Amino acid sequence: MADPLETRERILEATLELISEKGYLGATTREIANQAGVSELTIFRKFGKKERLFEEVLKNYTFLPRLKDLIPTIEELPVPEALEAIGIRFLSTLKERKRFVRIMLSEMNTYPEKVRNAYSQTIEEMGQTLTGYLARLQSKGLLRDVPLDMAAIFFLRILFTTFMNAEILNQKELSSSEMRSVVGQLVAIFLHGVMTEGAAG
Amino acid sequence: MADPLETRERILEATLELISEKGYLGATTREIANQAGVSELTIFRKFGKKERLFEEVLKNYTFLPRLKDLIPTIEELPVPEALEAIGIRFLSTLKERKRFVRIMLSEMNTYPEKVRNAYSQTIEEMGQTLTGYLARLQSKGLLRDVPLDMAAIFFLRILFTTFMNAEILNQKELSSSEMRSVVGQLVAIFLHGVMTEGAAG
DNA sequence: TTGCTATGTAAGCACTTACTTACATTTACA
DNA sequence: TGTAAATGTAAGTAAGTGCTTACATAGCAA
Repeated sequence: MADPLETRERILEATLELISEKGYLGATTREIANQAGVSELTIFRKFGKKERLFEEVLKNYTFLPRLKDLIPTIEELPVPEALEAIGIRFLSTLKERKRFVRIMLSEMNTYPEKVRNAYSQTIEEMGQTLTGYLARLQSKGLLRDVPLDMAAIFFLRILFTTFMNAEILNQKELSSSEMRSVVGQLVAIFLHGVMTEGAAG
Repeated sequence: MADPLETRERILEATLELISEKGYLGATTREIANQAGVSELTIFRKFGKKERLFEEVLKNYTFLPRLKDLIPTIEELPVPEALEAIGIRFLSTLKERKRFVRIMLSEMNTYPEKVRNAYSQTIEEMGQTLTGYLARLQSKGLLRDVPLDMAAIFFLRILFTTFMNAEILNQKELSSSEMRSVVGQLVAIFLHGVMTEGAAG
């Protein structure tokens, strides 16, 4: 007999794939069933209705920020290298979860609450983790008196839009050398700014 | 007799509204016709098919960066104030064109080329305008030797994501005081960075 | 063997969608 | 006044869509 859990997973995987390509309305239950190698009826027996399928995808593929476990390993590094490691990790996570991010962007107007919940669990929480790291730097006297939560959010937002622009809008994969280049330039500007030192502006 | 141009505009306006709320597939031609106060048939007589309606919306509501005409007026201001003016103007433009931005985000996977064209004409070109301004600052010795195109893109991307996060994801309007606050903090970090001056990192 | 669970096949229902056809009405203008 | 352009009303079509019902089958467990 077929393993119901494995069947369920294949359905969710197919749903993720198709909704990320065609949107919630564009992905039909028939097509999802085909892609999963399953009868359409099986979908309705397991999930009841299409909307529930969507909710289960959002629950199942929400990615927990994998930043927390990175922090200890970089805590003793020089600041630029530590920030670069964080940036690279963040971009890599987005790349891994590309299909999920695509869904979030497409459906943020149509299903705001469900999508917002999925979003909060990820990018917002990464902001807090980064803020914590910056706070430790500041207490060591390494950072100026700037609002750290804002600084952290800025840092991550640049990377998010970089990812979005390249991989989702232009369908062009970010190579690891491009990632290193962008992150390097970001860290430089983030740490020292663009202005000549001591200039009054 | 009815003015065909005015009718056409009402249809496009209704299309913009409904597609921005429900997505391309979710916005039906019947509903668009109702919202425009027009017979459904009139839509097909004027545009032939739904897809063409969508294309016309993208053409019609593409917003030209209103950054160019701002530049001359701020060229002589102190750098922080000039950048703040640019940031505020950019955020305001995004707010004005909110419905259009919503469509771009929702449909960037389903209609990549059409949306990418609309996108290029706006945000990318703003990047170039800002890069030009920064280059003039740099030639006056006010900016360090950083890649200016990258710096400009970073600056705008932070604002774009700020807008997206507040107004589109969280459906919460950015007040002008919030805008000034975010832009102020952004300019401070953008100009001077977060790191203590002279610190080795 | 028997029965239960997970799935399949087939047919179809009620509804919606983009789009069409045929005919009528209004109104500016020559 | 007459004509043509711009729109409307009405009815409908073909192709989906989510979802259901009825019945069959394969395999594990008692």
